[in-house]
Amino acid sequence: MSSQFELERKKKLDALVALGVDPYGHRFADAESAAQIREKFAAQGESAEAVAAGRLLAMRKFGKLAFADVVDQTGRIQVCFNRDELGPQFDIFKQLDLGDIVGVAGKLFVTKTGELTILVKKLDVLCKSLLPPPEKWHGLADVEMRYRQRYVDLFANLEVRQTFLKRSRIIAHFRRILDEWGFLEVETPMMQTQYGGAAARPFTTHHNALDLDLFLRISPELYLKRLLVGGLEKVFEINRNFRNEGISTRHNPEFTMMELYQAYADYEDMMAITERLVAGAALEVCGSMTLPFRDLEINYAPPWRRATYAELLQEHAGVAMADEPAVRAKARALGQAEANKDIAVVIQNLFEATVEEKLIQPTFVKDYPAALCPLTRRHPDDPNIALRFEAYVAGMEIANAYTELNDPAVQEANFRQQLKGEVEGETMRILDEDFLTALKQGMPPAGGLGVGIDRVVMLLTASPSIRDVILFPLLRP
RNA sequence: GGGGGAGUAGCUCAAUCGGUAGAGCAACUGCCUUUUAAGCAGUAGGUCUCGGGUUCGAUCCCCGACUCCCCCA
Repeated sequence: MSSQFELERKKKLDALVALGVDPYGHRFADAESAAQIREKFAAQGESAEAVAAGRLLAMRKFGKLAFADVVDQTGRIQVCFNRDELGPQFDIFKQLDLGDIVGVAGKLFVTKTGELTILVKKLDVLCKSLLPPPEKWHGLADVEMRYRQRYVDLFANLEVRQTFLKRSRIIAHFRRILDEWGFLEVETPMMQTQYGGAAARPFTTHHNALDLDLFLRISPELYLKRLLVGGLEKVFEINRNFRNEGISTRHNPEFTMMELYQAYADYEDMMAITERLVAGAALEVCGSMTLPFRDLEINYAPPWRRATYAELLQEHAGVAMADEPAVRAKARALGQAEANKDIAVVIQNLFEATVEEKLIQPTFVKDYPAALCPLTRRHPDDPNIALRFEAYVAGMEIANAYTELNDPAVQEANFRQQLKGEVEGETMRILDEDFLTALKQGMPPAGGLGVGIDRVVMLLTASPSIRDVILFPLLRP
């Protein structure tokens, strides 16, 4: 189907061909970015020659003269199409539409109204656009269209481009710092014959040649720990995890996790790493350690608050974690089902209902009920407590870390406990025999950390939905 | 899975207590050599998400479906 717009544009495309112009352009490698051109003007002043390439996104025509905005990845630069300056090329200009991608070359000058402008001497059509761009003032506002046609969203809405540039720089910052600290970036299987390392439902797939059912990983944890056994002492992976669960403003079925493991470290070290990475990204990428999110001001400057799970439960739910009858009574008072449920699950539900939303400023919640933590080392003074923390910001979990369990006997016992499903809802229903074999070879004591990259990007870019920081979020077709 | 909201021109949005829909931008035709959402005059552009029902008549009311958003589990 062709709209009136498409037909009009095809007419102009044909007219360009008739003028001997290739409407789909060719190599145009000499272009400077809009930002570079501004720097050049600052250094050289008017009359400097400039070459730009980008999408034509606004046009103010005066018959024999026109001003237009050429937008590239770094921003916009005004260009001036003047018939006297362009000569015969003015006929090419007349076949241009908003949305076309052009290359222009000419001298810089400043207009009467004070705007830096390229007076175009040479015009190249690099791509004729056959569809009209969204409205110049409001951009593309329809949320569904923005997600489905992100390619339009990106060129029509500057803030969207900024968000994804920041996402890239945040991840680059993580990589750079981890590299400086001597961490080795590795890749472990996304397709696994057994899924594990977290309590979540997996996606399944099938390998035809092997006639083998496979799972998309819900976590890389059990593979990264095998690398500790192998003698790789500081490793990390930034990659996708897949969880076959609900979708919300904080959950996408595929999401990006940074996991790292450090031999001979513990969860206190992981707290320091978490603070440093997130606060460093805030400062380096966003220019401040204090950033807005929703109607909040979040201060990422280390040290973040450290509080135990039990302290926070006391603070916000008003019950002592060890006082089982009080915990159950409080859960009932909040309308939560608690009968026939393991006390650890009741506690966790109570925590989620009363504590999480209160954790606005960055907070490390440490020392979890051990039953919720089958992969974590127990507290030396209390076997019911696990050396685990989760980091919360704006009521949202952004990181999870352990002093890793490296005792194969305890690990096997924990797995078997999980298999019995006594801690329903938080179970890891797998028994990875090879992982236990690896632990028997001996894994150094270690700290492990997982950071939800999408959520960190949400926070640092003030994006209220995870879909605003994932280029192509999952939508029904 | 439950509750609420939305879907109207290419885009951003109005309107209708049931009588076949408007504006701005974009487009098209003119005029225009310094604009910043340029201006002026004119023209064209609609499966009112889809399918049923009620009605003389449905974009509007009823039922169902689809998609998206928000909240809850």
